[in-house]
Amino acid sequence: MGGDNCSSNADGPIRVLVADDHPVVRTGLAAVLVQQADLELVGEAENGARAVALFREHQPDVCLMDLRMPVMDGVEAIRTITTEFPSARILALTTYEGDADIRRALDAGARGYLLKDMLLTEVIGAVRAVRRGERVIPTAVAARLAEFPERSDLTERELEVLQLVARGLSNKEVARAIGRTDETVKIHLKNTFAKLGVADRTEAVTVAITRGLIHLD
Amino acid sequence: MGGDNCSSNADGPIRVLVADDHPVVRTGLAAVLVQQADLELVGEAENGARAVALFREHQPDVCLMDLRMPVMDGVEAIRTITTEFPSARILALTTYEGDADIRRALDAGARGYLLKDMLLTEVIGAVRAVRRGERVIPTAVAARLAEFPERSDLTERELEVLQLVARGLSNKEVARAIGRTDETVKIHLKNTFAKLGVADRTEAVTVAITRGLIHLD
DNA sequence: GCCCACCTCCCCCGATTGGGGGATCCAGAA
DNA sequence: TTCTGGATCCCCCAATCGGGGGAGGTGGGC
Repeated sequence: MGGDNCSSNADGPIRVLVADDHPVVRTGLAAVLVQQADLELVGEAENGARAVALFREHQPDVCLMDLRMPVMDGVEAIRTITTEFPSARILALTTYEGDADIRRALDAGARGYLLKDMLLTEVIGAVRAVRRGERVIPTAVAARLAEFPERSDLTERELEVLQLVARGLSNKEVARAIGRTDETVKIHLKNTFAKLGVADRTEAVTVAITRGLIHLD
Repeated sequence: MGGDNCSSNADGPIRVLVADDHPVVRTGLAAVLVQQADLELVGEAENGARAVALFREHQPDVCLMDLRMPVMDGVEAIRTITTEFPSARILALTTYEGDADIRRALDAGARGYLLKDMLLTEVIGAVRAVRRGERVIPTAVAARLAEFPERSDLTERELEVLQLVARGLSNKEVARAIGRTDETVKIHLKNTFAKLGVADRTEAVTVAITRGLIHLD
């Protein structure tokens, strides 16, 4: 168990791990963090799998984690780390994603959700805050969450269908792709439209993209 | 260390202006640039309008410009600067956008197009290269351009129609929005489908998004 | 046990979409 | 000048889409 090494009292530097696939962001962030007297950079990860490995190796006090990464998704990395180290303090740091990403990150065990358009002083303040055991949800993010209080969850099937629709498949093609009748596909889409509050498949796709429910490759 | 290869006529440090709306990226990038002996940071801009103002004020040797920015678009800022200072050396530095963004940035006068998943050494090397008057197009970007050799340009009307379709409007609603017949809208969409190589409106929207032809608000 | 959410399939039906033809107008290029 | 591309409108028509109804089956929660 690696959770007991995190004390609420700061008797040493805050050991930080940064995970982001963009070198510009990752190295730039690292360069800023090391300028802080009370912060110590223990590693940089360029994907989720490497983030997990480095977390196991160094067990940092705080981990800054981007969500969109190759090899292993940021959310998946958060889940893996928090199940292994329940007291891990992870901050999701990403550009503006949909509310679905925010929820998934927090559900996976993230202690906070930061946006890249925040001031660096705020980011550093958030690192110190989570080290103290606090949760960090900026008002902008909280507002985004409050915008859709009821999670308009799409079921796995509905997401699968919508993802295929986004690729331009017709109902019949989707039915063939998932091995079901096109009548079934129509029902899934109908329920999806109702949940998202849209009238047609095209708007359903764009709304799902902006809310982070699906992603374009 | 070696400062001999950084410039053919090095009579001083390379004065750099950074424009990016994300403080994490902008400040982080600045923190890395100032560590280079031959680089000098003369300003940071958080939007396109401020980038133009700071360029007028300092007339830097090189400007790193993000494309997606509030107040004034990065492409618009590039166009403004290069018309006023034809010898301005501007590098577009952005995350992966579509080929349309690359073309628009280069057409607007950018001397290069960098991606945020490039190594920082490559970014810094690109700064020194454009200072020498070279053009910088990474192979990844060049490949992206070569992928669509024929500019599948959509006309203004076609883009306008597609943008409205992305919002979920039907042909009839689009027709009312632009004050035309729905038959005309159908023709525009038909031509759009042919240019993008898609079969339906939904795929047209997603392809246009990934290629940077339209953006979701 | 019951209820409810989810997935599945079927019917019907009107509205919309996508694609074919042809036509006019206009501005700019050859 | 002709010619081409863009925008506009019209007709027709098959296929698809979106929404309504009903009807099972499963699994989990109370």
